[in-house]
Amino acid sequence: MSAEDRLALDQLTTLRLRRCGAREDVISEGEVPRDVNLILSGWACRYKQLEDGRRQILAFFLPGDICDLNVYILREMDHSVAALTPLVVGELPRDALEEVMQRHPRIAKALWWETLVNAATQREWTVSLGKRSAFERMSHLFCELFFRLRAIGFTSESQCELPLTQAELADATGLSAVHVNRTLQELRGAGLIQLKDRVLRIPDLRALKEAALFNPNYLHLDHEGRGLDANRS
Amino acid sequence: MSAEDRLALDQLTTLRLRRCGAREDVISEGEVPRDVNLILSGWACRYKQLEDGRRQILAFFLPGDICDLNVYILREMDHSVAALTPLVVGELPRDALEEVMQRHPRIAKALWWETLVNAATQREWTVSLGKRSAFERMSHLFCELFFRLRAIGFTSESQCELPLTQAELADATGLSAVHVNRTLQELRGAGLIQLKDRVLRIPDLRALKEAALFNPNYLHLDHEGRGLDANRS
DNA sequence: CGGGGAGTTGAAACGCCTCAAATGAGGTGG
DNA sequence: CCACCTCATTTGAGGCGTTTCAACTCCCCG
Repeated sequence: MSAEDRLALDQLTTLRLRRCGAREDVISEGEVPRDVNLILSGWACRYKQLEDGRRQILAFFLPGDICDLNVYILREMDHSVAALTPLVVGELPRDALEEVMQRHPRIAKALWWETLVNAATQREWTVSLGKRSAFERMSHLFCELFFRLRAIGFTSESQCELPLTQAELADATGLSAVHVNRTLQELRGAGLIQLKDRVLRIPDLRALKEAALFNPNYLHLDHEGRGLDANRS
Repeated sequence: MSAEDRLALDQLTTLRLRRCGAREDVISEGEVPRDVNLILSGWACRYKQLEDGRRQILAFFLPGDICDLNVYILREMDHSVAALTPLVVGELPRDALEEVMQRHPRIAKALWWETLVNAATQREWTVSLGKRSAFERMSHLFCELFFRLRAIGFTSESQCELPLTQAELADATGLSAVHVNRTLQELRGAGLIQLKDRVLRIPDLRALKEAALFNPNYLHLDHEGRGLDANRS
């Protein structure tokens, strides 16, 4: 990316900042989005809730992730985004964003790359919920998060932060909190992970990948579109 | 959409046609896509297969649907698309498509709308697999297909074609074929559907929606971006 | 007339859920 | 500094939804 591209991005992201407390909605289903939200620090999630209260987490957002580029084309949010930890969010005015995309094709392409990877990740989650066992599903989630965190420099050695409660893991994997707990014990027992005090350690990533049937191709990490995150620009 | 827009579209879609037999791959995981595929007639599906053979259907494509606008940005397919019935596919050269999108903002917007609705649908499937029971899940799928078919004029009264085997329904809903069979019987028993000889009848759509906890908002059918399908242009 | 795929049925097993209660780890006010 | 709250995690026991395996029927097609 050219220096000029970066400058354009920086100008965009420094415009408006917003802070959210943990568990607070960044944007809620039914709202008409005015801006595009860029996570600058903290973890967030996309979720949907059924009328009777059942909640499904659909995606995790890490620093540098954009929630719903261009959803405003759909007029109205069909899901919600919530903070999992305290959050700093950059609000990108959509007009300014569109202008930047027009003037800087490389940025535009990187943003589309992000949107498409989001979609690919959603597909992989569908596969997990449809075809993977609880054990494989949790392994797969840990693999995915570890790969994504590593790509933005948020891992050290074989470990990373994991600021999620078991209830949140349950909502993401479609399991009950109780069964998440037991599955975590199985994973620990198998020596595949250590998880304590919000820190995840993966002693043997290869083994965990095999257990999860994890193929990182859907993250498309090997592509030029990568690296548009807040921490690199 | 202006007459000029339509003309541009027609020129695009009439360029190259391709026929696929049922069960044939339109494009396979790992391939580098050269064109964007537009379904002109027949049903197709997007699917992923795990190393050990388990297969998950991720989406159904109906006439007028575009498979993976812009996935070429990701270089390589991370999933496959297969014909469920004999298929006629329009192959849109990606350069021509990009040019059209640049020159016809309204078409561009409609195409983005399609991409975003795809993503929203994938999210809803994730919710189904994560949180809905077999009974609700099948109901939901039938609601979705019926709404989509109605939007493209492929329903009459309260019925539509449903050229899917129970095994395919199983792969889509994350259930076993046996359980799909039993669930269909339950649905029939509850008077929610009739399904015979590839024809689905929904005597009381309202009731089916309630059983499915179906909220059509994620299809965003009430929007101007709609109606770019092959049958209307 | 034979073969194969789609649909159907039964019985047993298993994975995961629900309910309920106990333990542990902060955080606050007295 | 302790009592007490709340929230996250853990454990046990029983039940249900769904899977698996196997067999059988039906129908279309060769």
